[in-house]
Amino acid sequence: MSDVPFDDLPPEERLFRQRHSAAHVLAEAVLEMFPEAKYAIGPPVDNGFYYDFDLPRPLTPDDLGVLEARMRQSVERDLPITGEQISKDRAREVFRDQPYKLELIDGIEEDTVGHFRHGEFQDLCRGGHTETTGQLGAFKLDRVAGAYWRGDEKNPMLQRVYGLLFPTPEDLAAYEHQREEAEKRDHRRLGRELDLFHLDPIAPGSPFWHPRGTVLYNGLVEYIRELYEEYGYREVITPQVFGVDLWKTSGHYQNFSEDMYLFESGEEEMGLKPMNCPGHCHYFASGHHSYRELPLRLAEFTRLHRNERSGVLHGLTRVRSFAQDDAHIYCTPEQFEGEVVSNFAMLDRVYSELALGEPEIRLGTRPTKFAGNPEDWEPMENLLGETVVNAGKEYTVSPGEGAFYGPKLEFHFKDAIGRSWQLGTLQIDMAMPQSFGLTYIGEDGAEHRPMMLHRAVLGSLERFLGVYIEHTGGHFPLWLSPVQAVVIPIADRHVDYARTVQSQLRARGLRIEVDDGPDRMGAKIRKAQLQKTPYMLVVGDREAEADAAAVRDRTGDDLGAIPIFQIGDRMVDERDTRTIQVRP
RNA sequence: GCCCGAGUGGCGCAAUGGCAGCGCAGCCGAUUUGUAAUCGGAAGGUUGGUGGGUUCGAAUCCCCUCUCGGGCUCCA
Repeated sequence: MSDVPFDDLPPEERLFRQRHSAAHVLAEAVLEMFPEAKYAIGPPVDNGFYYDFDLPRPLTPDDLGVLEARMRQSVERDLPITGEQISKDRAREVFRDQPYKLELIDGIEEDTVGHFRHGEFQDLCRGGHTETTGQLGAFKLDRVAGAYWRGDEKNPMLQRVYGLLFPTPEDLAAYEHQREEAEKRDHRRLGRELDLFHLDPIAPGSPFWHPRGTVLYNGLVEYIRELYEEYGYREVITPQVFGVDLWKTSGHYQNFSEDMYLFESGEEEMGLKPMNCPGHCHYFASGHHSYRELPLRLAEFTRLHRNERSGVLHGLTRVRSFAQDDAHIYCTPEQFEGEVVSNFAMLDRVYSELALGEPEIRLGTRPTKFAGNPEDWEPMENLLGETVVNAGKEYTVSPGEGAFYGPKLEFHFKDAIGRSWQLGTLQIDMAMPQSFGLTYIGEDGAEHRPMMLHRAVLGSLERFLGVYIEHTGGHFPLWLSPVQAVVIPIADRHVDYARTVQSQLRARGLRIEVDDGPDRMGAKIRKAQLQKTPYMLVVGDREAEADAAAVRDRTGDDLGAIPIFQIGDRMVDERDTRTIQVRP
């Protein structure tokens, strides 16, 4: 369709077209295999393409091989791909046996629709294709999954066939290799290998944090606590179990009771708290507040429980039992914008200090079901957007994705295999101050309604650690490393000295272990390497003589023999400057 | 919750209707070692379920159920 020859197009455009055309060729193969198949939509994606089908039976891995072979035949024939605009009536005739296509045609505003074909195959399509089926590049059918028609769970579930497609076989192989490497950083795998946590069918979605993982967990909490000191937050602990009236007041009961752990206690309906905001609002409402106390920044790390639907659970990144670095800010209208800006800066700072890279920032706007007055939402949405832009960052708008009580910013980061997870969030509350009847006494002696912000920096500690473990590949910065150094005695006669080294360094507040097992030194080094321990302190006769240790770091560098007090100095310095993590 | 797939010692795997096996880890013993795996030995599972069925016989086939994996949907 384009006047520019395919080979002269920019590479991204070529790849986009190859992926799009491959989806057509896949649909062609599926229709050959199942003449009664109904086909839905088939767009290009990041690593290839997919196509959704309604088929008489589930596809098997063997089917994928057969389909792929048929696709290659179509490539071999090098058929021209042609397209034209046709009338909707004509399209309805062409696709008379294809209910999904007919539904798509009904949804198109224009008078005509795109119609593309190659060989016997035809599709409803707005275009963007290679010139022929011979130009597809290197592809491979990847997997089959379920997907609802039009992404709505009330609709039938279709079978989605995913394919990988890259310009050359080398690019495809490189992608597959990179994906295998990424799987080695999967937090579920590293959680086991590094003895950080495990998940058990006895408590689905509720991690058991092992001693080493708990060091990581607590390390992050302490880090955030230090920031709270600096930013003027006050930490509180509120109940785990509340009467449901609390959530009826906040509106959560009406919106989320399906996903709450609720139970009868005597005559009363009670529940495990799924979030902290209602508790904080209740606390605020329980006393009188002067404008002099504001902004009041309430923080809480206690445990939350949400009965997430079984199919959504995923390692640490989607759990039922978790804690957040959660906080709510109550302030005067005059203070409000300053609080938004300051919190945005705090989030930005933490991500930078943890070397997480730039998040994808999304602005969630007013949803279909919402609290408050519609006209109040827009200025608040604008405030959030301006805050991002003024900080020199970018955001995308997610229409209707705000919380029911207000618009929000979401900070998304990718895991090892490229799935995106929301960590931090900054939310404006248009509802709870009113629903809880919150007031403070202003300078004028009259009662006023405070404004309210919700925010979490790491988000859920569990999810954060899931993403962070993958981001670091388990090579944690020294300040978070569960074991900061392991002392390796060369022979049994050096164990006593190794313990001396351990206690000297422990006295500096460092986490030090001694490997006094029966292994040879080489095996102990290997073990420590596999555990990604930052430092290995080898001690033998020479070191014992010199009050020193031979230092090896986890990159394998031999730093030579260093006096113990110097090792302590260096490690304490590295810990306290929170040096950025070592790359895997 | 929905679709597809998978569950075998702590971990990674084998056994495809006919005696549940291997490697690593762990344990015991020997070895005392200079920067990524010392040698030997013994032990460990009624195969997710004190589920149901088919069969002379089930890890293997069927049903139920639970959990996990890949997606979809949802996410205060």
